[in-house]
Amino acid sequence: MSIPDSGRRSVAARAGVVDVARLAGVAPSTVSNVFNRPGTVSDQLTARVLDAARELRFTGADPAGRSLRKGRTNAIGVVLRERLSYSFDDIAVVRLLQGISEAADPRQQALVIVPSFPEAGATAGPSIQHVAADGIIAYSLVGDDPLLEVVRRRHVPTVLVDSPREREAVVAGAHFVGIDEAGSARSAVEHLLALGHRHIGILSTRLSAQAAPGLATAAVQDASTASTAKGRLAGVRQAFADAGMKRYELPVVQGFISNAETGRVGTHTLLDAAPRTTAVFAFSDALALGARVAAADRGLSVPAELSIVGFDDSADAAEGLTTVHQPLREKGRVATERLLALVNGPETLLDGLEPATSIELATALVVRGSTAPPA
Amino acid sequence: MSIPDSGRRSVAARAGVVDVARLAGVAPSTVSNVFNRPGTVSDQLTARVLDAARELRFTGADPAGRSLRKGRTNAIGVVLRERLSYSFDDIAVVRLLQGISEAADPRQQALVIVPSFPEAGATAGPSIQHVAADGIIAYSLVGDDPLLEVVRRRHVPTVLVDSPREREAVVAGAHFVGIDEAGSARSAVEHLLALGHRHIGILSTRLSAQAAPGLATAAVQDASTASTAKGRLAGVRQAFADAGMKRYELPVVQGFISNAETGRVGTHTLLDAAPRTTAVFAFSDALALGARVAAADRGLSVPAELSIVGFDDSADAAEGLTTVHQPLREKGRVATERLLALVNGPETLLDGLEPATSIELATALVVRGSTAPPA
DNA sequence: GGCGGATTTTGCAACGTTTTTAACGCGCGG
DNA sequence: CCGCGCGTTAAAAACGTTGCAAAATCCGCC
Repeated sequence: MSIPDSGRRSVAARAGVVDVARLAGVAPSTVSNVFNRPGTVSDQLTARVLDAARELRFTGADPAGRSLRKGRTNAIGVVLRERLSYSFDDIAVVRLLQGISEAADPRQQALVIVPSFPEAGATAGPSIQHVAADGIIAYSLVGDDPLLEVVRRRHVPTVLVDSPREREAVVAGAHFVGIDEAGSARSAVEHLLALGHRHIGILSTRLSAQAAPGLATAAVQDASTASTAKGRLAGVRQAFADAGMKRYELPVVQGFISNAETGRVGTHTLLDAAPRTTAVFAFSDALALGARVAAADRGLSVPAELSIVGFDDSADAAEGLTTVHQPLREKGRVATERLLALVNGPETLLDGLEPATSIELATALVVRGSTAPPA
Repeated sequence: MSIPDSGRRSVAARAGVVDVARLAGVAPSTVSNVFNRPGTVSDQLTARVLDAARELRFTGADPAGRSLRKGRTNAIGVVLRERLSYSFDDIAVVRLLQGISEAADPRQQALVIVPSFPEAGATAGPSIQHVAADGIIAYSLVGDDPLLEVVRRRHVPTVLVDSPREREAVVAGAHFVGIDEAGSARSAVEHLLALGHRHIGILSTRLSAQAAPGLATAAVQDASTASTAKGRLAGVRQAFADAGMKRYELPVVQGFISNAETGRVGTHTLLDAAPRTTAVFAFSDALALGARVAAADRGLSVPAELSIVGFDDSADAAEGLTTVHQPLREKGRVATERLLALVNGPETLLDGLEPATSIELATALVVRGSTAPPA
């Protein structure tokens, strides 16, 4: 004769279907029907239920109970690599989110953006594991990112964007959306080589989960686990190789946050380390913008004394910038559509037997005013 | 003797605590303890449970069941006024989100961004009502926005950002974070008046939920329900009144999406309607940027022939722009902190008895190069 | 008046978890 | 030798909802 449970918020407990049902003198399932299947319940009873609901200030089923019962959340999780406050600074991330919402909006799917702490490996897990979502879109997780393992563990339909394809198998049944990193980087470098540049520096994004920012030795470059940077570096080397410059030692600086400041600092590091550099290839427009600022710092005119190539073609940043256009927004849209198909489709197998699909979107080099033959 | 329920995903059902418990030969509660309260279970049993969990690929409690039981979601909902894909285009929204995540990240709170369709009133409800969140931050909802009513109905801790203070009472116990709209707008107009401008046009954001974009008659201006625009217009009129220009008929153009294109088009509308205009006061930097473009379209030099004042002081957009600085990021942070305090605090009363708090952040006019005395 | 069929309503069970309380085994002091 | 307390584990009771099948009701009609 005791009330066993009381560890929860007890003040003014919210009314539920059963409370409404009791007040209206009907069965709980009837209340449920009134709210979820208009038409199935007679008008008279509907009115009575609605009255009771109003009185108790009940306006719809509790999300927790509902999703427990239905096995559906109507939300898709988005996992980003850096902490959220940094991520929103990255125009590319914002464009992607825009694409994601373009597809999620009309289907009334909410977006759950999950915080992640690249620094605090172990702690990162919980939030992504406890978050309610029907599927997950993971953006640009490097191959050895512990987060990838956590995502994998959720055993939920997953689409990887800009992530290591080799590891697809690891994330059981995960699907992939991205671009031809190597190919697009190659075209950019070919452009620079064609102009006559022979000393090209790279302003890269993160190379691996544990790497430190700054100049990256050849060893670090080779150990790259970030498909984006890794693929692009491969493309760059390919271009050099094709041009007969097999043993060119590529100066690479990596920065973690894709913004102008990181690009500025990185460019200085780069130019200090490799003073003969005449062209910089940045792996994002934001970084390229920083390179422009660094050039100004040093009194170098662009493109006469320093050529700059960006990546992304993100509208506002890309003014006058030679860059590699990639469909960021579309990438988000496609990924989301794929994910929703996965979530809704009857063919959703959670045991990893489903063949992973891989979608590759087109890129294009856009030559504007920031590149010219070297002085 | 029948299996009544089978309407759910049945393929390869995921293992739960009970399955693990059965395999390990322990009680479900023990499994729960192993995962949630390290230390309470003996090492021997812990190992056995962990083995069983690994075998069944169980990696943690199902979020739905967990939040049903705990009454906690560890997610905070964010409701925006426009559809998501537009919202991400708005630098001010992104800044706000950045601030929100600054506060949410460290507490491992996920962000649930809820889609809303301003156009399709009724349809908007469901997603916000079904989304799992412990509290809600609503940004810049106009006073007559049906969404506000839906938010109210959730009976969940709520913080309103940049929303109609008069309606606070409506959202039971909702709290408020914003700026002194009237005061800051007044200071901007006083600046223009001091420079000698007498014909000032306004490039406003949305005035009410149903309003149509374009030139707003005095009646429409008066009927404004958007606290932001309404407050600022009041401030503008106040400035005119203080300058003894009591009966100045204010030309106002409203645009819904805060971006350069909207600003450009709006400025043309404004200048067509009021050709004597010598200064434009835009309610966002993005709009102001568009005004600049429009000026260029018409061959008007800024600031010599047209002065422009923006609002927000959003870094990249605001280069050389005279604008009203407001702490967007901090606004998000403060709102989130307030919300989390509300959610966690023991004083959380859901019946609206709690006194609503109202936090007002400081703004400042920043004079740069886009304003000058009229020609 | 009763009966088949169509329409409404209800009862039941289960979704997966966690918390509280009780039970159990065991060593130790009285 | 008994009882008490301590440290672990088990049992049971919710959390709030919805789908299904069965039951109840209604209707027209023979």
